[in-house]
Amino acid sequence: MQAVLKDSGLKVTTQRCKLLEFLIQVDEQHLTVENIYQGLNAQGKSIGLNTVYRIMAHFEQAGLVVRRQFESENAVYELSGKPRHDHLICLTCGKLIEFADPLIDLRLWLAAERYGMSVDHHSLNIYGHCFDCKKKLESKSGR
Amino acid sequence: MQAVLKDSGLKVTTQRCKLLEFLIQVDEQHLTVENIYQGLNAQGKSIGLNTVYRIMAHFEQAGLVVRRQFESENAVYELSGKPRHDHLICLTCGKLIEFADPLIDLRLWLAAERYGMSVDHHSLNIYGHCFDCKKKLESKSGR
DNA sequence: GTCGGTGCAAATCCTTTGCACCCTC
DNA sequence: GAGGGTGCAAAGGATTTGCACCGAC
Repeated sequence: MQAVLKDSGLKVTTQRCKLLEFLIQVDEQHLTVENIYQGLNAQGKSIGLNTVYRIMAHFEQAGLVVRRQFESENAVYELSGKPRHDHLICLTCGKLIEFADPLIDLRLWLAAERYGMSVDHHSLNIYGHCFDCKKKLESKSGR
Repeated sequence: MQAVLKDSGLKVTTQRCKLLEFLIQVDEQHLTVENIYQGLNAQGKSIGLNTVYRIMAHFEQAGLVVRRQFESENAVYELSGKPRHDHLICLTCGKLIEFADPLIDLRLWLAAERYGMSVDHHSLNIYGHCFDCKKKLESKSGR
């Protein structure tokens, strides 16, 4: 744990260890700062909310986590190192599906190149309705 | 002007007319609420900031404008009706380029379909460095 | 011992809301 | 004249910052 932090060029502190441990332990995509804060405190690991904000900012800079922001929702973080992926989001129930399409990635590259741009990263989110919600919507309105 | 509002099912008021006129007049992509507020007041058209927020929310619901949110920046609006497009954003100078790639759109559709999802809309933003900024970066570090 | 990290509280920023008044239909 | 629209000021929520203290190196 400490080694990970050190290797990332981060100072080792109790809070950072706990936080990182927590991220690995819950291994969930898309945790909000509030989630992390609540989660840690629920486990009796007391930590300040602003500290979570600061640590996550550091972690992001160090490349340990990735920060995402969907439409007008709060920022979420996830451990980096998982393969790159994009998101499908259900507008009704909020379900979140991850997918990856190499062909899309390639086209992005080409599009950027066409305008003389290099690609650092991208964000691609598709909003729609999932199978279950579509069915529910239909049965409600379709009578 | 009034006709447009009426057709969109919106009540016609002086503020809404002025605001819509302004949007058409500056015809710029990606205006923040603050931009609009400042712009209108600079033209002597007094309007409340919260009114701009409320009107833009109505305009969005009515489909007159599209709301976008880039990374952790403030929300921006643009008149809808322009062809669908995605964005290339320079991380250095903030330059914004629009592009469209039908093949990408198609792949998005397919990806959604694979998971049983319908597509309502999507947001695709590519972050990188534009030609000019790349050159500047290289000349700075490359010595 | 120094310097960065942490906690608390207060501040900030964007956005929304409550309420009295005004205007459109 | 009724009901939604507007302005002001105040509330709200997420995130950041100031400052004194603490801990890591």
